[in-house]
Amino acid sequence: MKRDSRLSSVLHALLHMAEQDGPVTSETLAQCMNTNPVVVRRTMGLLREVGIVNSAKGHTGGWTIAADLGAVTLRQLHEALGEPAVFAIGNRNETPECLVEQAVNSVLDDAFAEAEALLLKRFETVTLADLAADFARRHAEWRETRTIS
Amino acid sequence: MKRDSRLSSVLHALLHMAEQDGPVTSETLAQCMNTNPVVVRRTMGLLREVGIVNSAKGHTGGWTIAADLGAVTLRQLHEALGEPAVFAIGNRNETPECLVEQAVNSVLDDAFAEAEALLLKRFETVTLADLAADFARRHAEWRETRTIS
DNA sequence: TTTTCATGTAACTTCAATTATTACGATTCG
DNA sequence: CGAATCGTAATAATTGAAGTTACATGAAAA
Repeated sequence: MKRDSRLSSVLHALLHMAEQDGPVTSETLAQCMNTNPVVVRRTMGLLREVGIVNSAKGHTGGWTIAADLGAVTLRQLHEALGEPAVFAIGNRNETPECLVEQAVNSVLDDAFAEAEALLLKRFETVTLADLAADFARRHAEWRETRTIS
Repeated sequence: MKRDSRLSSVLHALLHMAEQDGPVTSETLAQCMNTNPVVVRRTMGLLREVGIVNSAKGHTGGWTIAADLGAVTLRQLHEALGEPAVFAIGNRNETPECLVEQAVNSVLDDAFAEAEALLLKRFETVTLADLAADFARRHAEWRETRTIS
């Protein structure tokens, strides 16, 4: 199974946008993420639908952040992307007749639901502002290393 | 992404085997799981490597459980299957140069690691015996419903 | 107003991973 | 011996994300 990396992608894109004054084009974002402008538009379009970003056409067009960085959580982004399946492991048959399989599904579903709940709860506590701060810290550290050597 | 359903499969198979006296053939297990005997052999072979099941060739051959039901946890089965990736969501690039992406990966990795730890911990607490008991309860309930109606 | 740059989107292809299938060899019991 | 069964390699089908192509639409600049 190929893993869904859109959450990782949009976070990368949003933080780069946060560092820019004006709008950023799909082309620029695509280059910075080693991907394709159309993929960028498709994914960012989902964020636009919930008001996290804006897009403008034509000259001086591109993508801009439309919300407060501190108000956007990873959970919201996950939801904006359509709440894709979190797990790569699952039941063979979701609605089995077989009582044995029902028992198996029930136990596995419970365990997965619990883990997913924890993940989403964690996602709720992290905002874009937190990530931007984390990046700033890493950037400062990196500059220090450069100065020393 | 296609989800890995082998854990669900082997649990189904093991519980059916637990209900049988003699060995069960790959053909029988395959029918009961709507799959192919070769897939059964491939998957059950991984469990044999860690001593959870035995296999015998020739007439009267097939698969038997080699361990105490109460001593086999979901976690052991997960490990026997090679600890497949738990999540269908992941980072675009695991070892990025970009500091922005490093910050993003770090946060996501932490969240996923925490959720995976919870899942595996939960897997440790469930044994085949627990599942067999759960099935027995469902079976009794089902019989009761039949009697009433 | 015409040109150029950008998004919007449909349609299609590629890619990666699981699962299924085919084929044949090896072993064991009747 | 011969039928039943596992063992396994090689290959195909399937599935869903990601990438690509193509063209329409809209906005700013020249």
